[in-house]
Formats: sequence, structure tokens, C-alpha cells
Amino acid sequence: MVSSSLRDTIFRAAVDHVAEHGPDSLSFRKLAADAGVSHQAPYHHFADRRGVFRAIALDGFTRLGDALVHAMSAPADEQSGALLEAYVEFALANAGQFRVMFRSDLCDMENAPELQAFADAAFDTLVDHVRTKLGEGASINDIRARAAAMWSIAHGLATLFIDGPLQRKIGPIADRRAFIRSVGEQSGLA
Amino acid sequence: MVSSSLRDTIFRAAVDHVAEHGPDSLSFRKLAADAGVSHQAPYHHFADRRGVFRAIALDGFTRLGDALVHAMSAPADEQSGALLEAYVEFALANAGQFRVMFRSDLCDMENAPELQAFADAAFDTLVDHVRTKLGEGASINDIRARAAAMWSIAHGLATLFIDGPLQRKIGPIADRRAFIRSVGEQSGLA
DNA sequence: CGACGAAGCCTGACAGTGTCAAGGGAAAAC
DNA sequence: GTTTTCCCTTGACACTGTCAGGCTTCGTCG
Repeated sequence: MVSSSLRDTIFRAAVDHVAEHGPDSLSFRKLAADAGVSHQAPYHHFADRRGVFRAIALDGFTRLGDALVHAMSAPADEQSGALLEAYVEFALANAGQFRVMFRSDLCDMENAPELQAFADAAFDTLVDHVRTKLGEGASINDIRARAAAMWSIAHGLATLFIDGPLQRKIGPIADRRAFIRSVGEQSGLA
Repeated sequence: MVSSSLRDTIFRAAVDHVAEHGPDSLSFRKLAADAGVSHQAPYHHFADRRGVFRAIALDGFTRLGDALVHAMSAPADEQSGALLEAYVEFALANAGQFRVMFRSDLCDMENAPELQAFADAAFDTLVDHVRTKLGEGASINDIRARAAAMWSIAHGLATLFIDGPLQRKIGPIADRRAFIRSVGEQSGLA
């Protein structure tokens, strides 16, 4: 609490702002003002404006990874569906943060090895799942393609939900959970 | 050429900039300066900075729609794969523009009926395709879920390609086209 | 022909932004 | 007790989007 409490204050305020108003309207100066410090104070804890986005993304990947690992504790024949559901539900429950995680211009994943590590870990979880599901005979190409397909469908469903178009076209979805599962079933992936 | 040539000049410059440097670094003033006009001139052709993004998105949806319609001219049993491939290839060939199309904060699709119309048309194309593919017996719920699944996998694959993580994890992909098709096959959708 | 009004563009100004530069004050290390 | 280090401050700069108002140029109508 003592150690760099300003960093936490600003980080939390940033997460809240992103969740409510999205990433782009986030102002470094206003963050500082709201925290009651000078406009330069945040620079002692984050190198850049992008630094705070990197922190937000890192937190997001950590929590998403946890959610996916938790989904793996489902019965074997329901794991795929549980993974899909966990991914999409996380994205919807943390829409702003989720957007930041996949905005390369904001968090610059290419140059942030710690972000890559978490993203890699999440994907490895997925590849392992696919490998055991397809069995020994499966070729590496099939495994990669199927893992990519699963990630794609989860990611696509999440982003299309968040950014609007699907919500409007599909119409009011009484039971979102059921819809997600039925999307998984319609693809051969869950 | 005479009629509002400045609008075209600025629009093209904006598209080029978005393609090269992404949407967020696009400066209204610099656009004007590059066109050799005052910093207020663009306001006579676009209401906002977002106005130019709306124009970019509209152009993008138009061209994406054309690409999808063209893909529908494939043999019936290859249509699904062709749609997937057309969607992803368009996104990769027009990465910046594609990002703008699905950034609700930039083009504000909720309040832009002309954008919704194009997005709806694209989705209707997809629903029709699914309907004829599943046949008469299919329930409306299954049709919607399968259409959503197809859109999700195409959209997810495209965005994961563009924003990096997939490219890195999948490794160098010798034949991207083959990879896209194999992703489609691994799901039951193509 | 002359008045008028709109279209298209300009100059000026304002609040707000990210970030570089330099200083200050307290606490900790030597 | 001096010096170094950490955290924060004030000041400035270039740049942004956008509101306000003025100035030509041109088509239309009385």
C-alpha cells in the first residue's frame, strides 16, 4: 500500500476509465489531476502513455489466462465449449480492457516480451487441449489449424459482440450463454 | 474531378495514411496541410474527424461486400471456403481500413445508418448462404448460430492475423491461402 | 444588370494533449 | 553530515480538434 501507491491509484483509475469510456479518450493529464498530483507524476511510474496501456493489457492477459485454465477443469468432453464460453464471457465482462489487449498500437505487443509471454501461455493451453483431443495420429498442421480455428471463433465472437454488429443482427438474445454454446456446436469445434 | 476535388484528395490521403500508419495517428490538420489548404478546409467536407473515418469505413464495407458477393459465385460446395478466404484476404490486404470499420469509437456505427445498411447487407448474404446450405429443415436458431459462427471465425482469424499474435504463434506460414482453408476445414463450417 | 445567398476556403483563437527539461525536498545510504 | 536516490513539481513546447467569424467567387432570381 505504501510502495508506489500512486502507481496503483493511476492504474486502477485507468482501468475504470477504459471500462467505461474506452481507451482513446484516456488522458494522462486528467489521470494525474484526478489522483491529485501534478501532470508529470505518472511519468515516474509509466514510461509512456502506452506504458499504462501495457500494464492494463498485462493484467488482462493474466486474468484471461486464469479464466481459461479454470475452464480446463471441466469434464473432458465439455472442455472445448467451456473454453469458448470463458473466453467470450471474459471479453464481454471486461470489454474495454479486452480491446486494449488486442490494440497493437496501444500496447505494442511486438516490443513487449512480457505481453508475448502471457499470450503465448494462453495459446499453449489451447494447443495442448487440441492435441489431447485429436489424439496421437493428428498431424501438427491439423493441430495448429484447429487451435487457430478455436481461437478465431472465440475471438471473433467476442469482438463482434463488443463492437456491435452481431448484437444488432442477431437480435435480442435471451440466453447469451446458450447462444455461445450453440455457436460452438454449429462449428465442429465444441 | 472538379466537383469537390478537395474531398477526394483528403479522403485518399486519409486512406493511405490509415493503411500505412493506422488510424490513431491521423491528424486532421496535417491532412489539410498535405493537401495545401488551411486547417479548416476539411471541415467543409467532413463534419468531424470522425466523419472521415466514417467515409473510410463506408468505402471499406462497400468493397468487402463486393468481395463477398464475388465469392458467392464459386461452386456451391466451395462457397463457404471462398467466403472465408475472401473475408480474410480483404482484411489482410486492407488492414488499416479494416480496423477502422470495426472501431466503434472511430466511425460510430450505432449512429451511422448508412454503415449499418452495408454491414447488414453483408450479413444477409451470409445468412442466405447458410439457409440454402442447411436446407429447409433447419431451425432459425441453428441458421443464426451457424452464420454467427462463420462470421466469427472469419473475423477472428482476420483480426488475429492483423494484430499479430497468431502470426507469431503459428510461425511462418508458407501458404497462407492453404492455411486459411485448413482452418475452415477444421471447423465444420467450410 | 444588380442583389443576394450559398459554397468553399481562410485567419484567428482556445482549451486540451503528450512529453522534454530542470528543480526541489525528503529520505536513505554512506 | 554529506551525498545520492526517489518521487514529485513547475514550466515550457509543439501539436491537436474545433468554434467563430470574414473574405472571395459563382449561380440564381427579381
